[in-house]
Amino acid sequence: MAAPVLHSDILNTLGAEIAGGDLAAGDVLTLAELAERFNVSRTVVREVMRILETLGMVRAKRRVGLTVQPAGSWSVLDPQVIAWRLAGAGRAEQLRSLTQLRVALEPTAARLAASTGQHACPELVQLAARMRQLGEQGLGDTPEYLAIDVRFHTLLLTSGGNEMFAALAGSVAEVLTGRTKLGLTPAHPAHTAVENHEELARAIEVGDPVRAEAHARAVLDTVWAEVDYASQVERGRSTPE
Amino acid sequence: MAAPVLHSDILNTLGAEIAGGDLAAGDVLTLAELAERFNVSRTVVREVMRILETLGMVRAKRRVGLTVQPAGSWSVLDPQVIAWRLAGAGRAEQLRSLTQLRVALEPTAARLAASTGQHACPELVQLAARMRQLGEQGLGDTPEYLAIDVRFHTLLLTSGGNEMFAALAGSVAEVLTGRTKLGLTPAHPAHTAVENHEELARAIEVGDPVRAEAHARAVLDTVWAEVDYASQVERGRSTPE
DNA sequence: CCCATCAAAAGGTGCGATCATTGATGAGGC
DNA sequence: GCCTCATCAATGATCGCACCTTTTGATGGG
Repeated sequence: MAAPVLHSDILNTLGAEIAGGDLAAGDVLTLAELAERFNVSRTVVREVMRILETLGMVRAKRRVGLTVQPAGSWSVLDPQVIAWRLAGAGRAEQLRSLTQLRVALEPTAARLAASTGQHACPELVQLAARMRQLGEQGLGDTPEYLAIDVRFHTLLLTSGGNEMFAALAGSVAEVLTGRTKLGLTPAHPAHTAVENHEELARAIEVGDPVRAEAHARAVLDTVWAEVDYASQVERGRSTPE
Repeated sequence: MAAPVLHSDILNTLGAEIAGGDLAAGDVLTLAELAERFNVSRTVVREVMRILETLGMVRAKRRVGLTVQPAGSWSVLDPQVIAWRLAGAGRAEQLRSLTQLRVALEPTAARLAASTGQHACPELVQLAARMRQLGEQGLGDTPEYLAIDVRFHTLLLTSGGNEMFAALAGSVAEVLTGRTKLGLTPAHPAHTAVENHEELARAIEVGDPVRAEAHARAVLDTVWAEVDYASQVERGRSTPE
């Protein structure tokens, strides 16, 4: 419209529209059309579409235009795509997918972190202790607790030395934040959860991969149960169709 | 040089050079320089660089140029980046990272696949049976066995209904192929491995998440041991530094 | 001697025109 | 009546140019 906006604005707008379903798979866009819509030259639109094409969200074909691709071909692991989906209509499903991914990753990440030596471990133990303090004071749903939790799990994914795990740390943090925002975090965390965090941190510090993995799995079994329950509720709500 | 090559050629060339280390972090490129090198206009180069920027491999700065970014900021989960790293100098490390990721994912994927119902399961059982046949004939290192193996694990990651797991299926297949190419696959697979594959397929078919996860973990413990051993060997070889 | 300010250079950003490709369409022949 | 092929036009791909932002360094004043 009026504002001759920045390059990334157009990218975010279109990315969000596709991720959010405003533009459905099979819809066809043309450069000229988009250029007019955003009041910019075709070159700008072109670069944006090239990025979206790289992300698998559109496919350029001559004589046809830019076809919006189905979600199946998106680069669903790209942080940008994740962000768009988290912001839009696919939020719930994206949170579930990410949580499942997190459940899968963290035990192995713990194992790795315990194997590679005692790099960032003192901090993990401190964080776990702080979580216990806050939890016992009924502050489990505060921003500070969330920050500690995010830091803990980020460190867990980062310490293993596997860059692919580390790359997902940001998205996992987003999941934790989202869960708190939705009010799913209890003010008084379960005793076992706190203890497993502490044991996990300790196991990594002393370099015990087996125990680290076991306690991480214990932490995430709780998470899995939550998601499982939530999806059952959702299924129960939406199956009448 | 001479050939006014396609857009994607330039992307692949530069991506591979950065991923392979020919262009080290901190190196600075300019549009004019690249345009001359590839005999194309600046516009083309610009679009390529914008994609590489999206992938976190370069960073554009005015007055400076395009600075190659360290591996830490790459989108290491992007299939294209993975392909470039697998093709170049980082191949060994990329294989290890992917294997660790695979070890983390598949048990949870099995759990998911067993939970969501009996969608693609008959084929899994058939594949496992075929693997046993071939294995008993000492054909564990043949292309056919590899194809079955790839199909099995792809199906495993795909059947859970989590698109993020599915997105990694292609890269996991690449790992399996790479392992066979390196001659690491035995002609006579271990009995336990074959049995665990069969049990895994059966558990998914009957919808038993716990057993599916357990057998998947059994399958991958072997894989983990291989990697662990390989990295120890490598460490032993390279630590004299 | 140091700092502030300004100007020039370097390079990313944006534009409109032109090229090449491909899907459609219609005519011709079997 | 249907199939085939040639022509056409729509649209993405590419190009060269002009603009604007940023950085740097040089110069002048304190």
